[in-house]
Amino acid sequence: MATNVQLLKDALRKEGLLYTPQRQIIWDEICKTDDHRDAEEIYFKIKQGGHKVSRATVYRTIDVLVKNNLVRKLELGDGRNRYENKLDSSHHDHIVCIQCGRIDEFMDENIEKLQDEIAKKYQFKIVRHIHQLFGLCRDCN
Amino acid sequence: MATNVQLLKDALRKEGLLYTPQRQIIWDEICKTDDHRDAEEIYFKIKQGGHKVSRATVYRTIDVLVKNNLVRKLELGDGRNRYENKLDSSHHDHIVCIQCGRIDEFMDENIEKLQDEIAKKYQFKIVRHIHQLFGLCRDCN
DNA sequence: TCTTTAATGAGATTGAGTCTCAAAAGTAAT
DNA sequence: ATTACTTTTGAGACTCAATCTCATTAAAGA
Repeated sequence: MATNVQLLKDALRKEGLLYTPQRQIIWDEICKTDDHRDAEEIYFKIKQGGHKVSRATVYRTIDVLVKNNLVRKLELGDGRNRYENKLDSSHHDHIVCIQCGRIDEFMDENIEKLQDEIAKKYQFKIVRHIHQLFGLCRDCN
Repeated sequence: MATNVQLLKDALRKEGLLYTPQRQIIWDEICKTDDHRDAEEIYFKIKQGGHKVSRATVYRTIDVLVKNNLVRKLELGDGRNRYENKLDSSHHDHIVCIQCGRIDEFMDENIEKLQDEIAKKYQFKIVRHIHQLFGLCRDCN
């Protein structure tokens, strides 16, 4: 947890923002699990934990964390963004069960390379990508 | 255009729905361009064209068209869904400029194959996927 | 034509996310 | 420490895409 404090402090300093209890509480909550939770879930978990942090602060802080690469925003196209901490997970994409909501992670070096080639071909400078497979997991199929 | 009428009629019959003037107007509007437009844009274009179709009907009809594979829903993660007709376009994914909003289409057979392999590895039965590259296009870079 | 069923439209509602602004907390200089 | 200044926070208003409701209208079948 000590490093979590430092990572947050560094990010905030880089942004010219202050280190505050609320921001630490939010970052801690996000680090607690490796789930893919939306902002409301994170907000309510913090509330449940007995802390008083406003919804606005949760959203604002998550934006800072995303911007500084501590958190990854997941857009599954269902109208709400989900977030995962990037503490010890390397780059990966997601494979989602449309039945039970289960989210697995995958990574394929070859696909990454092919993406780079496409970017070159279209003369785009890629800054991020979304790659999600939707279907039925083994249990639901 | 004659085939557009038939395609719609077939889809509606398959769903047990009635063929109505409003549904034809909406489908026609979507077929007019190869753009990636959101529901509001489509709704207003129809209004501009002098037709009276309600917003609710536009949304409802688009859902039917998507479900029946006449229209593809594009989720770019910016809070509104976009739609493109699938009349004469084969499968493709999208490469999006985060500066000017330009959307190009790409398709890579190898990536598709690798996706299938991932699905097999994770024992998922894939029904759809999202693959989007975001970055700066040549003009914006 | 009459009856029944489905579709439409206007506007209310939802829900995630953003914005506002007064109050609170932090920072720096004296 | 006190003051002066800046940033953050929180409560709730607001936005905007999308959905829902339900009375009215249109279509299909007998």
